Amino acid sequence: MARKKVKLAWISNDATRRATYKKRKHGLLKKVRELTTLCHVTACMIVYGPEEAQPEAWPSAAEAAPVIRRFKSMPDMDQCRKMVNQEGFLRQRVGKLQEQLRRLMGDNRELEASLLMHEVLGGGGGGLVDVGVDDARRLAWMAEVRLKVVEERIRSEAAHRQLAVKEEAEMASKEEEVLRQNPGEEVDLFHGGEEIMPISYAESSMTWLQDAYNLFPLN
Amino acid sequence: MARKKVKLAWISNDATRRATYKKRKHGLLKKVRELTTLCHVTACMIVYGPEEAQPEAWPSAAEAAPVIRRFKSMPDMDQCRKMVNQEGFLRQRVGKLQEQLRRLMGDNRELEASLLMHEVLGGGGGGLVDVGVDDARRLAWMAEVRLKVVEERIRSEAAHRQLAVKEEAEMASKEEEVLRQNPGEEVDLFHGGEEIMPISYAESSMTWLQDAYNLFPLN
DNA sequence: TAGGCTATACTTAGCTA
DNA sequence: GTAGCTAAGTATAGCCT
Repeated sequence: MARKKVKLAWISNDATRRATYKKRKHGLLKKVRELTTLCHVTACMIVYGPEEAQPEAWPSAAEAAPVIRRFKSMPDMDQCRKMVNQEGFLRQRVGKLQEQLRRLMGDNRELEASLLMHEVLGGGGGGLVDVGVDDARRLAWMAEVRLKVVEERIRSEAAHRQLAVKEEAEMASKEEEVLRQNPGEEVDLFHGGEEIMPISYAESSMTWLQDAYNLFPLN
Repeated sequence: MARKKVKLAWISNDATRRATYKKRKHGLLKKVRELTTLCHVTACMIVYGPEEAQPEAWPSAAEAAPVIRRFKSMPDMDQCRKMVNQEGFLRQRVGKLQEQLRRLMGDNRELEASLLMHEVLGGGGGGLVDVGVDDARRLAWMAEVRLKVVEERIRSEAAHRQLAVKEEAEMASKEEEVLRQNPGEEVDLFHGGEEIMPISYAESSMTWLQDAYNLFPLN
């Protein structure tokens, strides 16, 4: 809202985006506070920052908690029924997340493969010097930078895993090799069958293990 | 903020206060939406209106629910004292998965961007050398298309989650069907990374933790 | 009570240091 | 990355219908 009308879309520039995030977050907090003050209403806001795993809450995490609790205790809220047993709920959530994770990993792999192919097929890149249009040159440069970032992240990610579990990392790298040789092929090593459990039982910790088995059957 | 500088205090006049509330609430929602769009962050807002017993949530109650759940599942919140028991354990697991998920989503985004650039710049007739105004225009177009695809995917992912809350069992079975039909989507080369969970369990049995550990390996 | 209007107050994008 | 700065966009208080 200044100097230029910004179009409502993802800000690709990293620094700009972070700056904007910070500024607007601040402005938002101020507005929320003003609203609560002016109208004596109870309000809170939760934001999951782009980088942090921790959510930020306003006016403060401590102040937000009661609001959230109140909100969650709405009889109308869909989760109320399930929240009778938090355990079952959480377990379901685990399943969902795992599934999502698997899918995203698949996506990542595909994208990586495509990217790799493009890189290989595109080859040299010597033509860059001759590009006459500034925009194009900038784009090419950006592409390279981004690539570096992603590759680096993937590398460090792999290293991390290697430290964490040696055998697993070994398998992963093997698979990566295989994939590199057969980029079209996809391999599934994981059989995480998920099964939704009935949530009707009362809050009992007796059944959790059984439920666990249902959710994550051992192969 | 107009015609007169309003002092930050409870607005005693009833009509004025309600008008202000309505206007500012609207503005706030807009701002939240902008923030989420511009910076790709997950956010929600909860306001207990002056009159209504029902809270209002943004972007919508349905969309806010997952955010709230996620927030509530923070180990750091008041429920963190339960970290020792199985619930806390599951919560931790959820947190881990969420973190991974977020990172993967970021990777996906970056990969998409890289891929886009490679496709556009490399895909044309003669490679980079021929990049011109038309290519720039093409890039813009492709960028939009890609964006739509990605956004759509994210949206469907979100809708997915919402639905999952409402009809967990139903959705799950459908998903499994889908997955069964497209087994290629389900790829996991990396399931790995172990992490030690807190061993300070006091009251519960010695074995459940072990079992849990076996059943729900943290990554 | 709800909308629409407009002068003003406020927010913030792009820069600079 | 932080911290101002300023111009240019936005939000909105008080009115009016």
